Amino acid sequence: MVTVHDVARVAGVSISTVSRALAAPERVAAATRARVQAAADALGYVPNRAASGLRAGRTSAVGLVVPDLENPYFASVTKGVQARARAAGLAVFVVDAEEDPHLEADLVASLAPQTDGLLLCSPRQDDAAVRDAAGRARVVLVNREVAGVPSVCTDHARGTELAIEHLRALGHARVAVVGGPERSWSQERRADGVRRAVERFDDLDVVELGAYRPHVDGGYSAADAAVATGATAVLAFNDLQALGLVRRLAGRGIRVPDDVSVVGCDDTFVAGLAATPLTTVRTDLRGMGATAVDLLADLLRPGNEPEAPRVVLPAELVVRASTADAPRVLVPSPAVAP
Amino acid sequence: MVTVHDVARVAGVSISTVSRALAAPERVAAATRARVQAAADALGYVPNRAASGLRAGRTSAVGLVVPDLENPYFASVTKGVQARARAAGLAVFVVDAEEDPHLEADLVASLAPQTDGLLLCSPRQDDAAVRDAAGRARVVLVNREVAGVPSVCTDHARGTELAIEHLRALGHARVAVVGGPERSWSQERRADGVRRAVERFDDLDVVELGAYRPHVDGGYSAADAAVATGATAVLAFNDLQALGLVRRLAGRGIRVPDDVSVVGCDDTFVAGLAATPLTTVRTDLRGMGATAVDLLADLLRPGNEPEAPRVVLPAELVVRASTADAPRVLVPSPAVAP
DNA sequence: TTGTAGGCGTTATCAT
DNA sequence: ATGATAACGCCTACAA
Repeated sequence: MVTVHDVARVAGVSISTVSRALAAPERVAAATRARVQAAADALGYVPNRAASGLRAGRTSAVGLVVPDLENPYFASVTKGVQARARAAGLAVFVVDAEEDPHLEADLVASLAPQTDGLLLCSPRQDDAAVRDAAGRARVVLVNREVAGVPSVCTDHARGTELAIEHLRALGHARVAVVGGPERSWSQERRADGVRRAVERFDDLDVVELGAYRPHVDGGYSAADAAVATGATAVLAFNDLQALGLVRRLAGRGIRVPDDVSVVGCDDTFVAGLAATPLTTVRTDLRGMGATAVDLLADLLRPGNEPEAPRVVLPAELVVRASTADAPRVLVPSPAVAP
Repeated sequence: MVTVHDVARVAGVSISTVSRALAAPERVAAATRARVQAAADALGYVPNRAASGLRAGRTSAVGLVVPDLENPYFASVTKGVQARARAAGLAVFVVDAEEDPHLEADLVASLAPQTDGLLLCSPRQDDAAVRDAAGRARVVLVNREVAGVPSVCTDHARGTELAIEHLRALGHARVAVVGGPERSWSQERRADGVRRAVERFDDLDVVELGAYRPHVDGGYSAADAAVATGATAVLAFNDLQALGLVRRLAGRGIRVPDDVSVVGCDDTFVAGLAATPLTTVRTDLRGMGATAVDLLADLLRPGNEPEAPRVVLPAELVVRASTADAPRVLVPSPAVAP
């Protein structure tokens, strides 16, 4: 390993000059600076981050905690975080909490001391756990809000409203809304959106269905309940759920969008993947990750301790093939097998 | 920040005793150990990794470089890496190289000095670049082989053979194989598999199609060429490509699997997502990531410098709805519009 | 069994 | 403008 000492020896200066020449070039004579630079290049000197971090009391690393890396939602957020962090000179420790709040708490505790700050995607964790995390490290929440903790999230209420508005415009008179995990933050924001839509449109019937897993299987399970409500359109909790819905419907011979329209949420890459691309509520997920890094970087700037900012990113509707005009006749419930 | 000094003061011992009590409990009197432990717990002491790393000359962190985190293939590998690394006490820096070999080289160079080793998913990088990386750090390759560098990969040739065997068993007489990126390692292994299958089955016609992007759009673009060959079955480079194929075929009114069978590759979670779940060649992607960590951890164990091991994981076929008996009649090429 | 002391590589302070 | 030195927190010979 090449150290400042090696560079100093080759350049014929002291280690302090080397350090300065590299960190604050203007405080060193041009000729000296050039010699140091040359020596450093020749030797392939790279500062040891552990050492400078030890000295400076920071690590230049941040931690990102997500519930599931295989969920395309978090994959995109991670991608955004990663790109912006690189630009900001921060390394990113990524950990997958396996959708387990306990594991997540452990990870936060072990990650906190070895990073300058944490980015948390914690849809299920309760407020107390999040506050505890915020007490251990600088924390920025992603798609979650807790009083006093900086956060970036999507305007889910508005997104939900947009989706319902869209379905109403297509002539749907009854819309089923499939719920996500009960205690999840975005589930509650979505409920706000439903409430607002219900208040605005008295010609529209919105039926909320109980909690289903925010994965393909959840949608698969919710499909029958959705159809049984007599709704001609279904709003899923996310894109994966929407795909599960479509699949179960197809299995029952119910066509999307001819018989039933389906709307997803998040516009993850899977929305455009299926044979019938999903109409969905879009959020800039990479942008969300990038913004979270910006917030954290601000917090880390020495002397900065601003009031916990809350950024709310807009939601917009992306119309694709999975929604169409409401059918003239309701889908008949298939006869119960004898 | 709580340091050994704080713990030592509270426990009424010296810092070396604290260090020992925590690292080598058996070398400290039981009573002393208990007092130290109590003090450490009370204060919430956590060793500073920068400091111990500096001292020990290692970081206890590894780097994982992937071309695209949003690609479900790498998402799964990352998940596997992450879980096993946690178990091994290693933190993981994850970086996304955005499918750019130059960026990837930069990332490797900047990651190498701040980690104990690197896990590289570099399908496109040429051998020289990989060897250069291996010169800068301990490296384990994932799904790639380069002489002298430890690696974990899938038996693509066998997987390809299995897929073709399956299609032949269904009565398909002509199979189109869609190529992935030309210079990719797995593309060449797959070509080996095709060669072997061709040798084995003289009643089978295998048509290889040129390079297409290993994404949905690549499959979408390859579909027409595949149909034009008169093949009744298509083997895609990966699951995403297979989904793109299905979608374009559906757009042309060609049904999967009734008219054309489609086989994916990798069994990423998207394979089970579509309305017509994909028959695909399965590899344990998380296991691959986990194995890569094991290999790297072995390499890191002091004194160990084994001959670069190469682990080849088996490929197996998962049959789902996207493959069926060959149709009696070939799909007629739709008449060219006047 | 326990304590003392030195050094890992860097940077900041203080002299020169 | 440059150099000597101390200190960040930890670990470990070595001494007691």
